[in-house]
Amino acid sequence: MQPAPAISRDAPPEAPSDAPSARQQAVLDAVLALMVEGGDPFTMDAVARRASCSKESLYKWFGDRDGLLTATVRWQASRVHAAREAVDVLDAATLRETLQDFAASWLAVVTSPTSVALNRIAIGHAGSGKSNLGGIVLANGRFAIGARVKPVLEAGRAAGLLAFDDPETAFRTFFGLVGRDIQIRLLLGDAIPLDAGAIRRDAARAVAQFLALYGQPA
Amino acid sequence: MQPAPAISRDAPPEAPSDAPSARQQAVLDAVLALMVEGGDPFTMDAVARRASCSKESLYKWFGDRDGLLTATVRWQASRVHAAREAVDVLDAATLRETLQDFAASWLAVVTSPTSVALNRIAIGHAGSGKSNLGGIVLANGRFAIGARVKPVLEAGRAAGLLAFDDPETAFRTFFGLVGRDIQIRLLLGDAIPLDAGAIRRDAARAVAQFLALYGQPA
DNA sequence: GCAGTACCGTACGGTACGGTACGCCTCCGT
DNA sequence: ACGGAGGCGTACCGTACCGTACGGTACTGC
Repeated sequence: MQPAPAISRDAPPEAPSDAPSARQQAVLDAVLALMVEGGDPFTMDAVARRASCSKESLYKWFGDRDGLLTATVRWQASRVHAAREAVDVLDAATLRETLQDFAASWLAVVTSPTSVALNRIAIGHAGSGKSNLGGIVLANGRFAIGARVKPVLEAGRAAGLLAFDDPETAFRTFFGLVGRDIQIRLLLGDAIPLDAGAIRRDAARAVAQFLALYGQPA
Repeated sequence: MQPAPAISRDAPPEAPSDAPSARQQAVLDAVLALMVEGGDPFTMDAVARRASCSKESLYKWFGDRDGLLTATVRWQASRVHAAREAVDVLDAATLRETLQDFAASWLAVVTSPTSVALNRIAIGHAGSGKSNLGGIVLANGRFAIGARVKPVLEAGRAAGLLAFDDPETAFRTFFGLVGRDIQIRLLLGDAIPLDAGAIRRDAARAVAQFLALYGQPA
């Protein structure tokens, strides 16, 4: 394993280049649909057929296969990013609720077939160097949610509701309590039944555990 | 995504068939070395060249490419499985130490280049059905460690040191506290510096947090 | 010595896939 | 009306790789 490039932390990359046109967005949606359906080795022919466009157009628009994959990852990321809500943590109930929202939405994303398929592709690519999809996925997934949660944690600390030294460390604990073994099991093909109710309960449990570890006794 | 097959829980598969001969073990070690070096798309030619054997022998011994991968996963698993130590949790210090050992060895395994490479291959395969490497990896990784830790947790509960309802749930929390975001970041190509000292500290922190959540006040 | 076996090295067939070229259609501006 | 641009469908090329076949070699039992 060659020394992997470090991932740009803290900074969600947010649309570094031109946004795709409507037609190209349709193509990218077709790519995502193909990925989710799985099974296929994800050939350019399949994309062209599915999107009803010619391969030549694919290569004109996205350069090559990696460009198409990169554009797809960015496209999916642009849709997942919710609006960055204002951080106004005043009391314990608001803090808990905010963290539960983050936990639940993160679980929903991570367990979605789209995320699983995309992460699988990115992980497969991470093995053989060239064009780090993995970096993009990390920046828009793990690090993006970290960048959004940490201000909340710091606001909670400022309000005397939480106690921790390093926001990063606190967030990583939060991340572990929320995700546990879910993502690796899904990536490896295990079928975990997880409906909206289970996600809500999991989020509540994770936040309760996190507050038990980092909460300040009023 | 087709309905993924459920993974056989609780039961570590432990050497379902004949053990490979010495020569075959050498081949499997060559496979692991190739995987760790990465970069290559992992061709059968490369394996034959690296192992100084003919492709014909590869096919005679392992059937096909998937058979070779499966044998490699099993081979690695057979080396990782430490002897199942006896469960004798009597006091809080022993419990803490035992859990820290599990956490540290798990972190060491998960962060090893071999594990990363193997998980990448298995995850890539999990996408396209056929021959679930993912199931084998899960059975020998996540579920094997779970099967080994849960008796410890139950012994701790029997000794009045821990309080929980479901051992599985408690273990999953433990798993999350130990692993956090490490595995997904490594799989996606992020370089996390993690030497033996950091692993020891991480293990101690995770166990301290776990005991804070599930420990009984003496 | 000699058949038999196991295996290495290599060459080969078949196929799948990335990437390119070309014909034709549709739409748009003038 | 008409020329051009953009784009779809398809045919095509080169290459990589899985799986097999074949020649050559070392070793074993008789």
